[in-house]
Amino acid sequence: MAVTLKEVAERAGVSRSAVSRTFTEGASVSARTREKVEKAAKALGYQPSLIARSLATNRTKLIGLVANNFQNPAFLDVFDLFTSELQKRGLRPLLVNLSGDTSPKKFVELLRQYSVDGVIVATSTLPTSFANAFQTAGIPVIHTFGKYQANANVHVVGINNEHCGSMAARTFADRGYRSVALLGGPETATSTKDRTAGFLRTSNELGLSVVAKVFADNYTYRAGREAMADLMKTETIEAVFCGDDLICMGAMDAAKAAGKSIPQDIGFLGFNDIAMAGWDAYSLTTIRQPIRDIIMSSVELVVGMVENPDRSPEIRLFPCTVIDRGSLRPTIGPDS
Amino acid sequence: MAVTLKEVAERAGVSRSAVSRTFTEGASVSARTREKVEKAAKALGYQPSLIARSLATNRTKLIGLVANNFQNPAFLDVFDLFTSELQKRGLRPLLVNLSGDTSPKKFVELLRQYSVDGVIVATSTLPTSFANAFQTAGIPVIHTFGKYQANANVHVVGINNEHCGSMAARTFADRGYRSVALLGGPETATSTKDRTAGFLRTSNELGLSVVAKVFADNYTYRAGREAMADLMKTETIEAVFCGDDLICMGAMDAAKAAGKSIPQDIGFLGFNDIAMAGWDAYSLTTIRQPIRDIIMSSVELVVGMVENPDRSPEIRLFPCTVIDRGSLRPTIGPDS
DNA sequence: AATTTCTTTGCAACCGGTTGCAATTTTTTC
DNA sequence: GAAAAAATTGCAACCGGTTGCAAAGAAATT
Repeated sequence: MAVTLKEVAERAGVSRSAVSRTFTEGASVSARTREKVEKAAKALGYQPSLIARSLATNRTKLIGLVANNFQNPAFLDVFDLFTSELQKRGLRPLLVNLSGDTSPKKFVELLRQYSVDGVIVATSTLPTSFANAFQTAGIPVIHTFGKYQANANVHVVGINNEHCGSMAARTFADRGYRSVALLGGPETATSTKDRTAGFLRTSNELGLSVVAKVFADNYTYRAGREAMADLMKTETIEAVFCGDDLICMGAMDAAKAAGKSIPQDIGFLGFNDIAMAGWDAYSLTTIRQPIRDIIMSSVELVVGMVENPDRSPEIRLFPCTVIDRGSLRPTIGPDS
Repeated sequence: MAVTLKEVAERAGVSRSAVSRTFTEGASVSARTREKVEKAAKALGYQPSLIARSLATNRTKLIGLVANNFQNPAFLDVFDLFTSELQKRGLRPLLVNLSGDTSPKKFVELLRQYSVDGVIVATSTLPTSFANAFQTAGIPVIHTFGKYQANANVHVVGINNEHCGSMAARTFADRGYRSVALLGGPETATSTKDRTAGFLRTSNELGLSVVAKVFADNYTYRAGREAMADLMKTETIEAVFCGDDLICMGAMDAAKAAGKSIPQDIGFLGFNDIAMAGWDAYSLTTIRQPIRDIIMSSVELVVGMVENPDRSPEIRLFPCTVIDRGSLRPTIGPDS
């Protein structure tokens, strides 16, 4: 069906090697030969088969992209950036949907079968051991949104969650909140644990009291709503730090439904800065995770890994920033 | 590096064919041989290379998934369903991000190089000719969310947009609206054109007057907001039919910002039924597109195409339904 | 013009599987 | 227990490229 090297070679009156070389970067071919080959290739509509090339070169230019959160709008950005960034470099993403699975075994096998050149594990809810399994299997891997660990043996690109939790507490303190609550994401997620730790530590340091602590069991509006219902049993909460914008919006709606106004009666601080956070209906003050930087850096790193697999593991953390909108009361000036 | 067939064969004391056959569905191997091979394979950690297999069988089990709308939450469902549905069948999605490009040439070449078994073009904004280009190149293709055409030569799975537009007009009429407006998606999209046609035709038939007609230039909240500002110059609008929920939410916020209340002062009817439509802040009455059915059917069809490429082009249209929430006033009873 | 050096070219082996075919082994039949 | 039928096995060619190597050709040097 498809046109092959051999046919092009015959038509151009050269050897198969010559054809191969005209299509390989930096190979040695004379201008005359190249011209003949290109003409023949064009005439025949020849496209080199990447499959065959992969077999010979042991490189597929396929990068696995494994994710387990296909319902959060934050992942729209992730997919968009990943695909276009890989595309720019002539690579292709092979999408893997974990959908609930937490054991890497099956997926390591799968990606090995496809001989992907590298894998990006984009999730904040899985332990480091997950990404590690790819490493062990000899597949270059980056754990994007992963946990920062001093003794890491896997590349990690993301943020310092502990620090972000701390930042949330400081933000509350700056605005004069004293009695605050935490509405975290799934409790087992490393990101949740770290943020919680940072939040509690700094709250303590700054004299805030964390009067309630609840965890949503997934990153959804509904989970946020339900968790907030729980939280409202505690009367004294002045502000809530949420583990995710989606959860936060659910929580805000629960508060509104209970007759509270935001930020007068209760303040909310989100996490991620998804597009909806900027919508009038929520106008959510939130901690922005620099997804673009994280993705670009991850892609760059995975490409680097493919070229030099023995590169020693790097941790790349990007700073988060508070995006001020309307769900928290304003900062207290120095003279008030 | 990786373990190969040959090594397994040697360890098991059989021929390479025998090993190959133990790993091929329905091939003829005795229980004794199979056992020996499996033991050797396990010991060595053997994984057959799909690349090599692809070269020999001319099947890659790769399905291209091309999309150009990575910012709409509706696509979260699309990606989720596509990936998990393919996964179930032992296939893999190769994601392609059109990001603005509208010429198929580059992408046909790309997907041919990867020898994908089939392609799903998931977009409502590109002409039929786009999907057609794959067909012409000999790649089985499904145009998901594509335009229904009587003389189609490409499989199409989606909805009847003309009919949906009509449904919108009928919905307005049922609730006693008389003076209505259209806030469409991108004007060049076939889906927009068809819905507009249906909406205008039925409005006319039912005696509604369409007092304004505007098109957002992309499927975003912002575009909806801006378009609504335009629309509000027309004083007499009682209800707006939007080409997309995201656009609709932007429009609703523009209306609210202008002091209108929904649905008392103005009604809104969305399209798609994304998750946010159900959120309290919007409580959007919208026309639901059965994305799950559409995706499942597309996958099933593309698999069918791979097995029998000469299958004649099918059109599969699924019905849309109005999801009643709070952005339109209630239906007028027969006796009021 | 002869020698040396640098490029270009084709040959042939290889990447890791599959598969038609003929030979061999096993099972069934009488 | 022999003949016929069915199942299993290995050989070898093939899928469509790449690449090390040696031979051939072109360019540079003396």
